[in-house]
Amino acid sequence: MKDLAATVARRYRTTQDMVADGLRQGILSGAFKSGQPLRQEQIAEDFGVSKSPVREALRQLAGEGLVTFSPHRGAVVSEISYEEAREITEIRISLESLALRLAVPKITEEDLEQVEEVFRLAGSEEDISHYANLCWQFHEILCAFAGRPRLQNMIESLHATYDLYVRVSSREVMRNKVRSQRQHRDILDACRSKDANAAVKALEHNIWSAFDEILAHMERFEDPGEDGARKAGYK
Amino acid sequence: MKDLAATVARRYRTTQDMVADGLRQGILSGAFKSGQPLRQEQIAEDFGVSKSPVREALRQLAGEGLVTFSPHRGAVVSEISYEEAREITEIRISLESLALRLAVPKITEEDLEQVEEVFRLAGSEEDISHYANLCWQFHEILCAFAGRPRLQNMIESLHATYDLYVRVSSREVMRNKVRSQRQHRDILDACRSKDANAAVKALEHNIWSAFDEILAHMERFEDPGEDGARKAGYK
DNA sequence: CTCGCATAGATCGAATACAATATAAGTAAG
DNA sequence: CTTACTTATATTGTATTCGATCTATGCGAG
Repeated sequence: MKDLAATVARRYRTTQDMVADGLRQGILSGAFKSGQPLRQEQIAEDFGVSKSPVREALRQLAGEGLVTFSPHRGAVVSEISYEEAREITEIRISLESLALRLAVPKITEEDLEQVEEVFRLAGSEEDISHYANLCWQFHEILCAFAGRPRLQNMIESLHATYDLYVRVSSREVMRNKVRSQRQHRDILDACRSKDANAAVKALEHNIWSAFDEILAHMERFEDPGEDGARKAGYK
Repeated sequence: MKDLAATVARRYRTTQDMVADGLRQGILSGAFKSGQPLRQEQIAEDFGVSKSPVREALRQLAGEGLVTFSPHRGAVVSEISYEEAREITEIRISLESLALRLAVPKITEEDLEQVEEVFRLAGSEEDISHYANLCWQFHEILCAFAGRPRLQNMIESLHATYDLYVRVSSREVMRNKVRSQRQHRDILDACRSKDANAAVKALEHNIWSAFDEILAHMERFEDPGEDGARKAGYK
């Protein structure tokens, strides 16, 4: 009996890591909605642990930008406004461009084949969330070839925060699948011909397109120019 | 009597914020050296608090990259290897360039005057750490004009981590003060003439120079090519 | 003499208990 | 009827206690 509990615990080196991973998954999967308060006691009970590791897990997620702390009011799933989504897009482009520039000279044909495989899988994937995952893997793998762990972390962290939005516009993602795939094709081709400038240009196009899709989705529900800005923004 | 204690506490909204700020200052000022273990109980005693807020403060600093956690081994002040310093430099350039590009079109003459003031102060500053501070303020203020809070945070966080290194090479910083100031002059001039490309180019030069100074300092103590890499790097 | 193992001390991590703060409901005055 | 204040409750934040893991010292076998 105790062994079973120990086994589950053993899969993570500490309890807080387990809780952090669980919460991260919950947030990114949409089980917790944006702006939703995360009650420490409730979470502790759900995971069958005490509040201490929960609090520290939340702190960790706060560092990743997924949740936001307010003194004596606890943590809520981060909400991002239009301005923040744009800002994250700008930063992502900047960092992924850097990664791609560093990666292109190093990249080998085997490396590219690995990305091509993901590209092919994405091409024949019809499920929305699976496709989004493969899209992200495409970027992730490419960035990894840069061999810059800290940069990689930052990009992944930004992507995770960004995903809080992407999820709501998954329909748009599928609608624009053809365009998205063509852009990825452009990136791959540029990488293969070792043309870093072209690759970065294609990447910028790709990421901005994704943002435009989200924007289109948002505008369907609220006008960012008017009270939507107040609504989408916080404070 | 109780009011006094309350007043001290009141300056911070929560205890962990106070501890986090205190530790951050301690780390950046060099009171805690790189690689030094941060004993929770000792810190708690020093601050006159319990371990709980200390642990959460450390978690927060971990999110900022200033300390590193290892399961059941606690937190140590982050060490950065040559590779990481270079990586941070690359990322800083990328992000500060983005900020500068966004700032240039918005920047007003009054804004520039504000930076000029810092520039002048730096010119007549002889104290090493004060000069380093003013240098950083120069960059910080310029980036702020971009009006991108998240970007600003990331840049500040990177700078803080970077400072763990810059400190050791402050002599080099002073030695190259003339060059540094000239580069800052270039940046300012480019901003004034609204030439974003030139400003970014000057900025890149400036940040890479700073890295070269550190590199020169490091090479005086260890050869990064040989066992120094093993020594400086980890894992 | 070296290597491996066992045991003890120190330190971290988690659970529990307690105090401080914010939110909301309810009441009384204007 | 509205508004301001009081009070009750829920929730966070901090302290304390307990248990688990790591590190170092010492002992014995090879």
